[in-house]
Amino acid sequence: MNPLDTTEVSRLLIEIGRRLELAGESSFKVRAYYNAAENLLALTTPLPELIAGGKLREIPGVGEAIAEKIIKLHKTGTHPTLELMREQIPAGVLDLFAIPGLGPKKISVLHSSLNISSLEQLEDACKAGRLEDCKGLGAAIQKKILHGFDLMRRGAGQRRMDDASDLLHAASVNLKKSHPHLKRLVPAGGVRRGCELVEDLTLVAQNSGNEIAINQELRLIVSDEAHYGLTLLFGTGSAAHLELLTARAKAQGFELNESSLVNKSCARLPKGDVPCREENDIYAALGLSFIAPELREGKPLAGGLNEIELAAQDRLPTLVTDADIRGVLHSHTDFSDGAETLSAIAGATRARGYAYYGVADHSKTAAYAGGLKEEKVRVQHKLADDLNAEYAREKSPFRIFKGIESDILDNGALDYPDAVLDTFDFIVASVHSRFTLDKESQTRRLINAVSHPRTTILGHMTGRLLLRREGYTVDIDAVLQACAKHGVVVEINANPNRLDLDWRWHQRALELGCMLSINPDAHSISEIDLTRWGVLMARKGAVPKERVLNCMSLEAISDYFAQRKSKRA
DNA sequence: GCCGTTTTCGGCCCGACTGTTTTCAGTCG
Repeated sequence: MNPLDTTEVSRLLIEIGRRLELAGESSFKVRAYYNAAENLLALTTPLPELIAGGKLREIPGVGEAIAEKIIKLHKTGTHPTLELMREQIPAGVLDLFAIPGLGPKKISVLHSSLNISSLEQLEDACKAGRLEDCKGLGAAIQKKILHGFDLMRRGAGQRRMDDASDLLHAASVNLKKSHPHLKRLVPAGGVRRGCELVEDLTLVAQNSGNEIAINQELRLIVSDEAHYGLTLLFGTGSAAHLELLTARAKAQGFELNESSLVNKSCARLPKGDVPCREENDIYAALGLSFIAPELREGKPLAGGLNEIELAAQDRLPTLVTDADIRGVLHSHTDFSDGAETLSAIAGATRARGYAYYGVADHSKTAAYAGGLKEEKVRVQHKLADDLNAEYAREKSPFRIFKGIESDILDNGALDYPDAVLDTFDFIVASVHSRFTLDKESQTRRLINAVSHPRTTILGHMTGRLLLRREGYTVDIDAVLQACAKHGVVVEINANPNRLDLDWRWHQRALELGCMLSINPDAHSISEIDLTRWGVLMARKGAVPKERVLNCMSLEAISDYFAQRKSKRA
């Protein structure tokens, strides 16, 4: 067998952790496995190299016992301890962790008392009311579990964009090997449109041929050279966009469908088949400027006009691109729950060509995430000053900004006294607790937070976790209005679990006058690159770079932070 | 199980919410 890579080993460490939990092991022991698994994922050196060099123990959280397990897991794909645990409890029991509200204790009860070993059996038991009389469970939990199944069903067939994108990428690599004659093989469908949740997995390629279904979910549409643009256009969608486009074609004297664009009566072009080698051939024939895939949703954008109407007037916004992003704001270090030192992650940010790194570790109330007490804030600031001095000596145009992700307390207050808040260059205010406040209280709380003269950015406004948790109930429009009024920047959290604020609200934010900031919320070096998902969202929301805070140059953003600070007084 | 030391054991993430409990346990962020 092939040796396992870090991701696979990490997954097995998590399985061991889960099984230890079910066995009632100490939570500290369990967490040791989860910690090690997470730190393994953050590695940049390949596992075989670390093992060969005897460097496993240098990974934080990896001691003697876990190092031994990593080696065996890597080499053999399993471990005697794991195999022993697998004999005790069937794999289906682990699936129960996916239901919100179910943890190790309740799952143990479900397994031992009700003999439940799979999601299917759990649902049957709930429907039959068998949890009601079970000690430690009850009718309310039974209802909650059924609601959990409901949530899972609603998300069924949907994937987060990063997963869908990875899948298509992997499929492309395989296809290129098995079908070397395929040309111009690209992702289409929801992935190309930058949808935060993707239902269709579609690839488009050029060759003589037709649609190939790779498996039940994955579709490859193959086109000849003359129709590639058309195939890509229809493979990308959305249905609403194509409908509008077809209607426009008809109105202009064309007939448009997925196999041809025919000029029936338009005087601008020769009659008959219109060549469609590129997507733009179709847009151009219909008198439209090119419409970026992210905008193809057939919904009103700026000024109530949809993308087709805007394209017809050549008024499509210029969308922000990855290259426009000049720096990283909102990222964590090992001062709180990040994996890297400030020096390492700032260095990695600099190496990627960015001009600044805004550190924003958790504030003191977020104890579970190692939030910074005042003393640690001072230590971090000294370190940032020293690093900045170093950059200056190297004549490097790179700078660390001193920020904090301040918890928004119950009443909307920030998490430090003003004197401490004043020592930061910028402040990201975020909610991490009390998700279940009623709409009015939650809205008031957020408005209070953005009314604070020291708040710079409002972090992940709704707290949603895609496919896992709805955002909390809050009057988004009212909060955006408050952000506009107080000059608070609205975060587009780029973590693919969040992508919060949702792109459907971006136009409203722009209309009210808000700036947006595309923030990776990185907890490790590799997570700096999550930024691209946020860029994709901003593009989908038709946000231009002029309205993105971290598209500002180092000089401009330094001035911006300084000005915000001076206005407080 | 890891870590750090004031080194070989004791601490490690704490507080709120929910439901089941009748004074607290499990789950979550």
